[in-house]
Amino acid sequence: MPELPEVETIRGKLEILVVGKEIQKVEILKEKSFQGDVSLVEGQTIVAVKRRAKILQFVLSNNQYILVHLKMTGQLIYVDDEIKMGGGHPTADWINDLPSKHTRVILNFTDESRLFFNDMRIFGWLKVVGEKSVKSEFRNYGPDINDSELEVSYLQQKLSNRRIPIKQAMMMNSIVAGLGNIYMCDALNLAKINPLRPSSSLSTDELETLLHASRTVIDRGIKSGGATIDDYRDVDGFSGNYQNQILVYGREGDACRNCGAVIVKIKLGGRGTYFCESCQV
DNA sequence: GAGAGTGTTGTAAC
DNA sequence: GGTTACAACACTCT
Repeated sequence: MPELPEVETIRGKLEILVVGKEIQKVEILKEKSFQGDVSLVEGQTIVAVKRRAKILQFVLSNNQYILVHLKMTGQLIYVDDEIKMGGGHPTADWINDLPSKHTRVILNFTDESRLFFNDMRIFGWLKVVGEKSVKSEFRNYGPDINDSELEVSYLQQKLSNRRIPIKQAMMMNSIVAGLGNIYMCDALNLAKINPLRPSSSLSTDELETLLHASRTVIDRGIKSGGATIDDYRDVDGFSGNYQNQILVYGREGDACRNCGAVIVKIKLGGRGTYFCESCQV
């Protein structure tokens, strides 16, 4: 469930909570969820928390990285004594139930705080890699959608020979990284562009509009702390509230916020796709 | 109870 | 090379 805004929200919180902390022990409850050498991690201090696309990067004092992809159902939940005691936390009871049956990996810090990686569907992962492997991890990635250096001319060049629907093209990491299903549906509605339009059929103006709309919805998502649909949770168990301002995603049968027509749902490239047939042309 | 659906993405095949 | 279908998995909804 987490898309770029959710991952960025998590990154921001984690940066404050875990930078400077030493990882004492890594508990791996599910082998599949953790790749790489634990011994490269234990005893190391986290010096930074970065993000590229939807992947989090913990930079360690020995120049190794822990990469984290939450995929569909991953959560990173931070717990320390203050939180356990209630500490103004809204979901203290829930926090006390950790590790839950979906906890796959636990990072234990020397100050006794802990970071839980929960992942119901086990699609997500933690991966220990060196600096070179980080580069190769991203070798097939285009620029992040909110990268200010991304220009319309780039999109035009990448899309001019593509016939696949614009929605699918914009969701390909190799073209632009970070756009998932929810925000892509919303971006197309905001830009008033039909998701089925062949990529190559969009004019430069339309691409400009779409790029701007994509950044707008991503920004709104980040500002509101992400969208809480089903079980997305922030680092501290809080939820985001983008779902309250969502434009079309999940609103089949409801009125388009732009023109009032009924929002329809179709299946495109295997993904649920919501749009307004009236104003998205 | 069976079957479809879920916000991701890599891959294998056409 | 572009495009499509599906698998990885566990759970909820119809």
